[in-house]
This record gives sequence, structure tokens and C-alpha cells, in this order.
Amino acid sequence: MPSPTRTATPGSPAWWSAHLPRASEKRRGRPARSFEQIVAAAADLVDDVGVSAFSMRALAARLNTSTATLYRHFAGRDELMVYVVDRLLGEVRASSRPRARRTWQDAARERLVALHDALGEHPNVLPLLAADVPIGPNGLAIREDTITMLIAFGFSVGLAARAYTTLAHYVIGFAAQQHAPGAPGPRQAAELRDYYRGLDAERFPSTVSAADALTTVPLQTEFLEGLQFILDGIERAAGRS
Amino acid sequence: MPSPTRTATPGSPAWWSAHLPRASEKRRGRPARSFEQIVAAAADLVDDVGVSAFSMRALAARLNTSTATLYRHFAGRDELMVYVVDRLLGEVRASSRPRARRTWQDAARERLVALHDALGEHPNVLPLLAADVPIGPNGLAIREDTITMLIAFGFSVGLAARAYTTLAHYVIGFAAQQHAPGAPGPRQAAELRDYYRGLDAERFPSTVSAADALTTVPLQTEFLEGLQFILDGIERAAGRS
DNA sequence: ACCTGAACACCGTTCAAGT
DNA sequence: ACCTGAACACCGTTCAAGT
Repeated sequence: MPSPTRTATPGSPAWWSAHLPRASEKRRGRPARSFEQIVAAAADLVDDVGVSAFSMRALAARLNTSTATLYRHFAGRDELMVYVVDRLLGEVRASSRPRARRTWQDAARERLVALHDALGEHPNVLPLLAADVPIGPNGLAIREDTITMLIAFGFSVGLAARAYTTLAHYVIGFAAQQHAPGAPGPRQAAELRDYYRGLDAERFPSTVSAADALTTVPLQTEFLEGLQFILDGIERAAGRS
Repeated sequence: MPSPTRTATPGSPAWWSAHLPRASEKRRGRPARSFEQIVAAAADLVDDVGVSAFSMRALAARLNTSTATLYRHFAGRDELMVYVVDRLLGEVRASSRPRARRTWQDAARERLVALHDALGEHPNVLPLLAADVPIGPNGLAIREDTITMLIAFGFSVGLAARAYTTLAHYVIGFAAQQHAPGAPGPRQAAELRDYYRGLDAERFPSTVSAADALTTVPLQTEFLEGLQFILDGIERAAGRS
């Protein structure tokens, strides 16, 4: 009962095909509550201690149960992590209600900045998100909504799809890299700046002189600039077709 | 002797500050050979079995030694992985000798495509690369060379730094996401296409109709398109300043 | 001086045994 | 029917003991 298909790896298209009904439909009685409770507790635990320190034993302890009980609801740790990722994407959707915008760039920027911000709330989950194309129910919904928006602004289906893929790669890749070490606070930026400054000026002249520019641009600003580069590029591609 | 600073986390600026001499200078006698041999064997093992299946025990077995011997050369698994990443970046540098180009876009595109291609040769190392700004000797050299090139083409130091950061984020983030699941072959793309096609057309109309566009664009093409978006955006920013 | 077997304190996962 | 203690086969890391 825990898992209809034992063979498919959790998070893959084949796996989600078998699990979509389970995740989207309300499950009756106590099992459904357990399911959500466990995923919620797992998400909290990942937020608190990170992916590598997360353990089934620690999760069981938090829930005052045994690890064997967890395996009655989930095929294993990997499957549980897939649900943790989709839960995060569900939070992303809930936290941002995009309004109508005049231009596609404004509409796209609003959504992608909201996505980036929401991802930053759960830095410890980001490595999981970057490791696979998220195609759970909430990942699907975000993709669907954004592509629909682009088509409504006159994009061809093909360009809308390619634009979305590029933008999603950028946002997730950027967030995963920026929030990875732990705290992305200014302390780390200053540390990195001093490191660049202290390098051998003979071997690394450009890096030494660019030490400030490489480190003191606020993350949000850098993210917005890169995003604007991509939006402008897409605009150009849309104009040509 | 293994590690001058026990406190700094491997790969951080503080850690590299203490280890740069060690990594860049030729170390005398057998220890140097052991050091390189261990890193090379570790890189091979990660290539073969992936980051999560990599273990100090398996590495020791491959080298016909014991785990305790590994700890005489490295502070631990994390430190070893940092060297594996920098070794990959060393391979990237060795495999591409950029030639003189007429435009900055051509020069930048050549370098970043070469980086992307080289990263694709070691998909199992990519999760490690995405998790931290790579500031080891080879990461530094790649950053230095590219920023120097941009400055030579007339970029301000500031714009060169921001352009490099954005481009590096894009290439690494894209590669990490594309090569993550395992084999990125067309089989997986077809599986994902069928998954999108088979979704409920009422709830996901755009995704269903974009199923082909979302999955059948070759990875290399998609990468190049996104890269071009960013290059065009940077070009515009350069023109304005 | 250099190396290692064996230990310590953990993992993910499973299952016989309980209620 | 549901749950769990205890086990199995692993980890990363350390250290007393060997050569």
C-alpha cells in the first residue's frame, strides 16, 4: 500500500504518474492527516537542520513515533523529500497572488521575483529543488500558470515554453547557488571580498580590482539585473518572430 | 599537519586562504603524489557512483589503503570534495584554449559553451559545484581570465564583474539542473513529454499543448538560446553606460 | 614516522513480534 | 489492522596499537 510502483525513482515522470492522484485528492480519514503531518514535519526538520543532517530517526523522534511507521506512509527518504519540495512550491503559490499587469515583462518579473523570494525563505530545501525538474502538482501548476500568462500576452506556445524553461532555470539555479552555504548575510560577502582583495595581484589583477563589484552588489540587485538581461533577450526573440 | 585551520568550513574563503599555498605549490616528495592520487581517485569514484554513493571506505578500498590513511591527508569527506570540484575546474581550463575573437559576444559564448560542455562530462560532480561559489585556484583562474577578457573588450570593471557573475550562475545552474537526474538522454525527455501530454487538459491546457516545446528542444539548443538572451541583455547594458 | 584494524556513534531500511 | 523494538548492513571519523 505505501507505494504503487516500487521501481520508478521518486520524482520521475513515471513515479508522479502513479502518485498524482494520491497527492491531489483528499485522502480519507487518518492516513491523509498523517501524510500531511509527516510531510510538514519533514519540511520543518529540513528547514531547521538542512538536507544532510535530516534523518528518518530524527523525524520519527519529532513525531513521537518510530521510523518503521514512516515507512508505512512513504517508500523511503527520497520519496519523502519529493513531497517536501512540492510542499515548498505549494507555499510559493499560496504566498503570491499575481495581479494583472500592463506588459508581459512586468507580469513575468513579478512572478519570478515572488518565486525567488519564496525560495529564499527555505534555503535548505533549495538543493533538492535544483536536482530535478519539479513536476509534482504544485510545480505543474506554477508552470501552467506562467505559460498561460505568456500566451495571453501573445507569445507563441513554443516561445512561451522556451522562455519559461530559461527563466525557471535561472531563478532556481540562482537561488540554489546564492543560498547554499548557509546564511547569505553580508558577513559572508565581506569575507569573500577580503579574500579576493588579498589575492596575488600579479596572477589575479582583474579579480583584485573587481573585488568590490564581485561581492558588494546586493543579491537581490544582482538577481534582478540578471533577470532583466533575460527578459530583454526574450523580448527581442519575441519581436523577431 | 593535515589541516592548518580546523575551524573554517572547507571551501569557504577563510579555508581557501589557508589552503591556497598547499594546493598551488608543488608539494615535495611522496605526500604530493598521494595528495593528487587521492583527489584523482575520489574524482573518478564520484564520476562512477555519484556524490551520495561516494564513501570514504569505498575510496580507501580503491586505493588499497584504509580510511584512516585518507584522514592523514584530508580533514574529511567535505574537504576532499572541495578538491574534487577544483580538479574538475582544472580540467575545464585544460580542455579549452580560447582563441582571439572579433566581438566580446563571440569570445564570451565560446568560453561559456566550453564550460558548459566540460561540466557535462562530469554530471555527478555538478551538485557539488552548484552548492558553493567555487573560489579554489582553478575557479579563481577561470573567473580572472573571463573578467580580463571582458575588460579588454572595453567593459568597465563593474559591468564585467556583474556580467561574469550572471553568466556563471546561468551556466552552472543550468548544467546542474539538466544533468542532475542521471542520464540526460532523449529517453527521459520522451518520458517527460508523455507525462505532460497525459495530464488533465482541463487543469493544465497550456502545459499539455506545450508538451513538445517543453521537452523536445535539445538541451544544447535550449542552453544556447538562454545564453543568447543573457548576452543580448548585457550588450544592452553595456551600450547604455 | 607512517599505517591500520577495530571501535564509536551514527545512518536508511526491514521485519518479527507485540497490541 | 496498526505499530514498534531490535536488527541488518551500512556510514564518517577516531585512535590505540602495530611496523
